[in-house]
Amino acid sequence: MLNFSNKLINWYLQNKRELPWRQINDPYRIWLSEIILQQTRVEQGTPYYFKFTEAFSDIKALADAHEDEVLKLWQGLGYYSRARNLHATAKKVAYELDGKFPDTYSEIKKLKGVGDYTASAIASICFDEATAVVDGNVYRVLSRIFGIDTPIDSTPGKKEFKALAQNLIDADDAANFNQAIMEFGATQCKPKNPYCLHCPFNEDCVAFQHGKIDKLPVKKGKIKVKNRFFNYLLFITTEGETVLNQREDKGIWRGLFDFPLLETEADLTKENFRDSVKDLKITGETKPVVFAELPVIDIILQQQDPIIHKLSHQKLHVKFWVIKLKNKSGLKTVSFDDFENYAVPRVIDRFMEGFDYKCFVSVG
DNA sequence: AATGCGGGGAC
DNA sequence: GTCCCAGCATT
Repeated sequence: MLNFSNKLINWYLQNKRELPWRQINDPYRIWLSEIILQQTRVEQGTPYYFKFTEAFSDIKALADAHEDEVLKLWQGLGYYSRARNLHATAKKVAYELDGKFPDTYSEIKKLKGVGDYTASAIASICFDEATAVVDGNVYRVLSRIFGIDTPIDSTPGKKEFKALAQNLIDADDAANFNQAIMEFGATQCKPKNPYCLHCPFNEDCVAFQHGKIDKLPVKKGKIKVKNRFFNYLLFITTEGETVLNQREDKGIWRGLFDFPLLETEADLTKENFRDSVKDLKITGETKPVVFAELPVIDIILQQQDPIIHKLSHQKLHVKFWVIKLKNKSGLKTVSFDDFENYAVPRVIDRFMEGFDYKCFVSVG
């Protein structure tokens, strides 16, 4: 197509949103914004960009933070390995690369948490290197305009779209081209109800001319969602303490804190709770403590129906069981007053917002 | 080549 | 309910 790049950049200059990371090319801030925006909408990520830039004014400040502090700031944004990789890369740049952010695509791509997309974005925006970005927006825009039905979640598809984007990019204005094609996909060539009638490319757009806008891009993979049943044990001691563990093993929420967890094959009822939980080991000061040996005063199920918490691949059925204890009896406890300092999954954070432990602390 | 990894918003 | 978001790492 004649002048694809010119038309696209022209559209961008007239229609772009003003975003906090536009009009700057500080690699620290561009990198930070790109990590935050991986699989994340601008509206969702923007508050986190402000939180991080206010907490850490440069990459050394981020490097010097504790990982738990980084995770706490990241709380609620999801895909928490991004936060751990962000911190690891900050330390790498600050202390192994002498504080100098890598300035070429190939060097940037070696950083933890940085793949083809992010390396291309930073290299073009910060260092004018003409490497084309390919994100979800680019797949959609190019598949529609050029009528490409190669599945975007296949190896041939990834290669084909990357090559096409690289062929189209304006080498003299790579930063604007890359941001333009993404902005165009985000606000004009949207997944649903794109603005085709006043699109600058509608005369050339293969998908529009053939009525196939809703057929492109093509994706072959279908995700199947697994149901899981979580029973959180919300211990409450007479001293106003509870038990909180940091999740370390593989799986969701690595690095975050949560309550002792009894996972079951199906929804757990009050009648079956005691028997199911009796052998569960709870983190102790020195060694794990078996639930059956705890001085339980009372068990209160907070709500009859489980809270439904949806992840991309999992549907969690979450119940919170409040368990009053006469004393801490060897358990590794933390004070409820310190709870806000721990990074916890969204479902726990949301539950605790409407929960007052003081209502359950025994008096007298 | 497949799979796992969060959470939220649009429809 | 479904789909997708300025993707990446691991197997």
